[in-house]
Amino acid sequence: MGEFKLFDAEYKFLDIIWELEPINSTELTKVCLRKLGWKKSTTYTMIRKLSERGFLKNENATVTALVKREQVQKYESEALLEKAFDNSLPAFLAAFLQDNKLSQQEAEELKEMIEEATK
Amino acid sequence: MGEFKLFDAEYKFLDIIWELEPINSTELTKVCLRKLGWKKSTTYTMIRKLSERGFLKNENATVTALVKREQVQKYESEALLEKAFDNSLPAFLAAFLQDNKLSQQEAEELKEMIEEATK
DNA sequence: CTCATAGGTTTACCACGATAGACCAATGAG
DNA sequence: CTCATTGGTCTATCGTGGTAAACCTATGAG
Repeated sequence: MGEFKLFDAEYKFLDIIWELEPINSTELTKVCLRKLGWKKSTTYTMIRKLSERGFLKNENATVTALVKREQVQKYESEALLEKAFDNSLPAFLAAFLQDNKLSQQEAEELKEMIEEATK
Repeated sequence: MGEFKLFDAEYKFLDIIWELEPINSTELTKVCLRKLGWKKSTTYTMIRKLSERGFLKNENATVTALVKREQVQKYESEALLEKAFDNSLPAFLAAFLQDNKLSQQEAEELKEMIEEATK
């Protein structure tokens, strides 16, 4: 289940890739230098580590993600719910909605989604 | 804003305290040994570090939390939403609800909460 | 008295995530 | 040819979270 566990630096890095993929590796080192302040070798180290773990691939100097952003998002959501909310979505929402108000539009959107997810 | 940031071991520890507080410190070392496999000094190290950061206090060998579970839950929720969902609750829900079905009761509960949070 | 137990503090080790310097082969422009 | 650039690898440092051994004082039971 620790399938999609990402450390902070890895997540920021994948974030860039999801946005720009497919992206040339040299180009990627430049983006990471600008956005994250990383040296070239740091970027290549990240590429290698995430490749080994199956998160992306680097072929012919072209980097592509192998996992979708949505998969990781889902994993992170479930991980938090499990860790802090005893897997209860209502409990999560209760915590999040303290103070945080919703716009009419968001509310509609949310209710629609809930309706949809009810078997 | 990094106010309530907790590392994994710290979180598990606080979890125990939230459940049992107020708790005698020696008693706490025993619980931590049983539930987390920690030696006595590890528990006292945690007590000290979390005291320094204002998460709890240890007075007359009695340990008490100074932050509520709800505060930390709220922080963690917001942190995840910011990190992975561009602060969008609908985006979060969309990710979480892939595959995860809701019971009729949960759905009602959620819709109620959403209604409540709509100004 | 003595000794076990409560209630700690001080100091330190280790794994590992984060980051990068040094080095290298291939290649294409001038 | 030569030399800069691309596209990497290999190895190393460093901070720090996680964990604990060693040590210390106070105290109450026997």
